Amino acid sequence: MMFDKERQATEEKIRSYCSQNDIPTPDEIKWMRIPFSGEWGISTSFFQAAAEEARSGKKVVVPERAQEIAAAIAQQLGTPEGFSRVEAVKGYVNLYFSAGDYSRRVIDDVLTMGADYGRGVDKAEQVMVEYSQPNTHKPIHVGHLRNMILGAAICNILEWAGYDVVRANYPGDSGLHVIKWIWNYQKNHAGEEPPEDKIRWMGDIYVEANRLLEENPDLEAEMREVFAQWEARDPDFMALYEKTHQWSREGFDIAYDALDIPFDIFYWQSELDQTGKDLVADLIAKEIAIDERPEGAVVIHLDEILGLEQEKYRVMVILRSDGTALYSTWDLALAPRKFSDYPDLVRSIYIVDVRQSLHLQQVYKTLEIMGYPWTDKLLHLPYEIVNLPGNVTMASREGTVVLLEDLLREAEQRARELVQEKNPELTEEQKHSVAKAVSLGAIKYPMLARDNTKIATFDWESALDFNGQAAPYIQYAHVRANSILKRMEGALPESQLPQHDLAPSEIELIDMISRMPEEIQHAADEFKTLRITNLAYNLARAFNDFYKQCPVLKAPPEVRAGRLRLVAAARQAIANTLGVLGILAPDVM
RNA sequence: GCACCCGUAGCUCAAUGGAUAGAGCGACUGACUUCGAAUCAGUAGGUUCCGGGUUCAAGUCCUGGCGGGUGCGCCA
Repeated sequence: MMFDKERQATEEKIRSYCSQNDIPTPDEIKWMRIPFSGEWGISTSFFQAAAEEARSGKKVVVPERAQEIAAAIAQQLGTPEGFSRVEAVKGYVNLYFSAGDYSRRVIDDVLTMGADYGRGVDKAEQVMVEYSQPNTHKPIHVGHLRNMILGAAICNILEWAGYDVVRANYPGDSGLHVIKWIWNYQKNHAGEEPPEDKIRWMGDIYVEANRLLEENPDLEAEMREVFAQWEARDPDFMALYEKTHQWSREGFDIAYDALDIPFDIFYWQSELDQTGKDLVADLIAKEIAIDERPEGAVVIHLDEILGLEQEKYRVMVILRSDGTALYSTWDLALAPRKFSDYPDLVRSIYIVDVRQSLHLQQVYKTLEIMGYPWTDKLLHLPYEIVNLPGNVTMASREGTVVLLEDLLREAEQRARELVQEKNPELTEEQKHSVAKAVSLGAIKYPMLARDNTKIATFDWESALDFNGQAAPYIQYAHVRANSILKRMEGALPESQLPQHDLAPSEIELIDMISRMPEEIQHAADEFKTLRITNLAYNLARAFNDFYKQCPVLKAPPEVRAGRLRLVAAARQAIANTLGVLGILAPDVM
């Protein structure tokens, strides 16, 4: 936070006044921003001190006493260096920054740091974030969007906050869904090559496989036999597996490329098959797991091992009765792998659907029982699912999905029509890139602008609605700021103290700009993208208000210079904030 | 049965335990010879699901209900 020095000096004065006057002082003086003012500053309250006095037997009415203390302290503080005035209101002491100094400091800071404004100091700590666990042989659909977009944004936030971030992908390229797909392909589509619309075609084969199995349960045994081909690494099977695997990877690339989602490392589930089985053998040897084969599976009775009376972790199956691996086998193997690849991780974050909470708790607990030293660094960051209207869950098995490419195409087309309508004189090239930036932003923003614990509903109407609290609104503010700077003749004026009384809308805008660094840190601490989407929107709104209220280019020269710098700072802050969210800030639209 | 999540304006959602609970959408009324109207200003809309408790202070924490969702031995 800015004004650290001044704040600390003030804290010292408060402490010494309190101890001299026998007023209880808290361990930590809590500062907040002053609400409801056209000015800005910080405040702290004295309710705790007053309450403590009341508890110790003094006859005081807490709110009144708090105000009394606040008034005395305000009196004592006078007007400290860096502040314009001090007041005591309703138990709070409010310290108002001197507007000129403050605004100059904020604006200079932004313009000096440029594209790095908002970044925290290097924490020299490494964290891994695992996100986007796409399954091969299934289509990527809108239900997967939240995970990808959330994961990428969390990574950005952590990176901006000063962490060294490892972005990990964990694709599911083994398991029953793969077997089902290949079984159906061999049986009903042998030799077929994918058409142009590869993703949809692969999805259809998967849906068909599930339908056939449902219609005729006798086929189950036949399908399971394909599992044996996988277990035996049968050459013909493996060749087909490789080929179809490649088709899926091409689909992933298209999606990641379109959404601009980056990764540092891919942990393929199939590569964990053997280590997973070895680990299971080890668990059996250590008598943590019970081998109930061939009648049953290999299981761990977690509650029993932990001596819990009430059921909590329940029973985890770690190997099927036929000896094949399942998700818990691979997940158990993956966690140690991450720490052997990156021994310095201070945190290993899993961005995974809330419905897998129990499963992940079981995995973490099992690893803890095994005695790994890093299990306290494992963190499941759950998020709620994206449903279709009527609370219908998207399931690729049933084909109740909106394919990602359909959404991207529709959104871009709609954005394209809007650009054409709003700004027909742009070049084709520009229209194309604007439509892309706007449509992607419109898709990403709502995914990040709601709490992870809240279920999202996908419907076409709101997905294609670019009005209101949405990315295009923020992008438009950036365009307006850019437009002013484009018309500015000559270079940006030098830093100066404001030569005029700042208007309320200027103050509000500077305030919003100044919040970016602390919001990044908070967002990183809480893993909340919502903080950044709120900031981005509030920044844009403050800018739009300023834009309306305050002429820049036509303002008198001394005012104009300061406002031009403010516009430049606002443009930078908006662009950086959108950047953290993975949303582009176009210059025109 | 056990566990987790949600409940705030007509709808979708905000609000580090702090001062007056805020936005968007929808509805209604206004503003483009003015730096770009994908904008702005205004009006209407609230027992923060209900009951207890903790606290100087509760939408926020604890507890008991109610309503909705999810998970719970071989899908991932």
